[in-house]
Amino acid sequence: MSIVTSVKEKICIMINCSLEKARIQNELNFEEQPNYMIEVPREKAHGDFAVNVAMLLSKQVKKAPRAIAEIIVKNIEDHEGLLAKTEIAGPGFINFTLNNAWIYGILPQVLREDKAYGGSDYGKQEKIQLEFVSANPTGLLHMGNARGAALGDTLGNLLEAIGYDVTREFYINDAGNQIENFGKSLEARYLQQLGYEVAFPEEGYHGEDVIDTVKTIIAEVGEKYLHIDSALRREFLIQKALEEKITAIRNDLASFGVEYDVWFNEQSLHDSGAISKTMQELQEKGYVYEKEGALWLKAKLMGDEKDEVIVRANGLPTYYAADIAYHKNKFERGFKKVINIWGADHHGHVARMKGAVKALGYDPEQLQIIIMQLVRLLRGGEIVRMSKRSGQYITLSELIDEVGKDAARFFFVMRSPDSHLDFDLDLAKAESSENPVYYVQYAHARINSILKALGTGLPQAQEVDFRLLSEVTEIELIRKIADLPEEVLQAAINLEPHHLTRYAQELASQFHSFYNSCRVLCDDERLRGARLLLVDATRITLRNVLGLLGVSAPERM
RNA sequence: GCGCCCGUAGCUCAGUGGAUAGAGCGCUGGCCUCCGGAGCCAGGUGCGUGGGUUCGAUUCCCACCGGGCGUACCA
Repeated sequence: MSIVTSVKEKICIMINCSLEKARIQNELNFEEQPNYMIEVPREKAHGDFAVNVAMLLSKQVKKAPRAIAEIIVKNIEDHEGLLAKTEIAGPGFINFTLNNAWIYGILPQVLREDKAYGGSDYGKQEKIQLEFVSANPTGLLHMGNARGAALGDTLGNLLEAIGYDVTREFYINDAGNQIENFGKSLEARYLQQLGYEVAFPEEGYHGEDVIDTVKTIIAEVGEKYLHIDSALRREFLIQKALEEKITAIRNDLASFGVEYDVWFNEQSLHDSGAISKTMQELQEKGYVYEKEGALWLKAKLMGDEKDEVIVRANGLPTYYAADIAYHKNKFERGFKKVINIWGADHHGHVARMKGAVKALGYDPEQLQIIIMQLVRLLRGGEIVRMSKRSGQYITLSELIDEVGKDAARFFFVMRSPDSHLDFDLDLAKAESSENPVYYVQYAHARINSILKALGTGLPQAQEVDFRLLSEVTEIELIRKIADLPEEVLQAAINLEPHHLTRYAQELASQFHSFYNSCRVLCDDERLRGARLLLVDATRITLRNVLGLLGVSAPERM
């Protein structure tokens, strides 16, 4: 357990005891203890921890909050000598100021846990499946996919850090209408490249990359597929093109630091009969009816706005049907939690997916879907126009070439998924202080530089008197370091990785302040030892945060 | 029309049922004969509008205004 959490628990016990005592002595009359909060106040003047229990009791007890607070404070028994000061303030807060002693236990813990610092065993190795990106294999990865990749991978790191067994998964939509369409586009380009004038399909994939793909294929097989049945020709072209596209996607993601445990083919659900089996199950449960030649799922029963087609009049299952079978497959593999990250353009799919999960007999709460808003690219203050249909878009690999993996990942995670993301290419590229990722990395490089300048090794924690660290910037840096486990836990369970980038910036900032006000390599040997270990603990904390973000922690820049 | 997301400082965005709402960028002025100045310190009339719930609302609820995205036998 983190030290901050254990201190909060101690305060909680003291308050609970005090409340019980007051009740027995008939000083406070209440039926049930309110669900109060122990929080770290924004204002330093309000102490280390603040409690709002008196305000919450006011109604039950029929006393003014401040009067209640006084009774609680009077009855507090501080056996451990934890408290330096207790104050009643504002509308009825009880503010606790602690003796600094507890803070000094933090650094040895960080140094001891090292790479594990920040993590916990909250998840008890429960299996979580995390599906993200799952881009159509008919093109390259665009900015939306890139945001999903950074978010998903960071979230995976966070969940692993708090003790979950995470499976990262990419669902390849290698079946259905769009693949048909892809085939038509490939065929048209193939024939065009070989000198035939054929019309390009209206709804086809216009991107340059399709032409490149076809050129590669021609280089290999030439005109072999010119005089052949169109269906066979398309089948061949699709297979070759998918291989190439999927490899490209996989490589791009790898160079973005994202590795998957499972690449799951939609086609396999068709081939294995999983889709028809799932449709049959839904039918047997009475959730399916026929209308106008198609099969419909009674999604309205499950809370969706309207019913949905699962098998078309032409007999082919819809994407929705395949996705239902896929999710059934996920739960059958034993995942207790299933998380999907989708772009905002898929949000209409959320209710019906949850509905389908419910229809299959699973708890829809087990499926969590993160909807992320769209990305806008800015260059020179102007919006960069993109359109997938026309093939005019910036790909992930181009982005990595332009701004680098570190900046790209940091920027994508910096904003809440709910928020539209304006990605400023110029800022992400800037190798200067205005770029937040450099600011954080600089702190890490600076620390390594100090440790290198030292020449000798670091002292042992048990040889050092941490109480010598009494400057304001030292105490605040230690407090910030101490916050990591709670930050990681909250970011992970709330599925909000963006808290991590903020924390990284705050930690770096706190370090820089400390650095400017305290000389680490000072003449006083004992003080130097304590400061060196503070700096080393900062290094560990920074490195671990950057690691969770998938951003490198350079030793020099 | 209906549904989801968003509206907070000049800009990009955090945040919270509570005590004086924050960060980065930009702008202005200061700071090492010393461990990396890619740094530090200082400078702020801002929660879209109107109701409601509450001891207390920027936060929760309702209506409205503005922006984005959905609303296919596409995915």
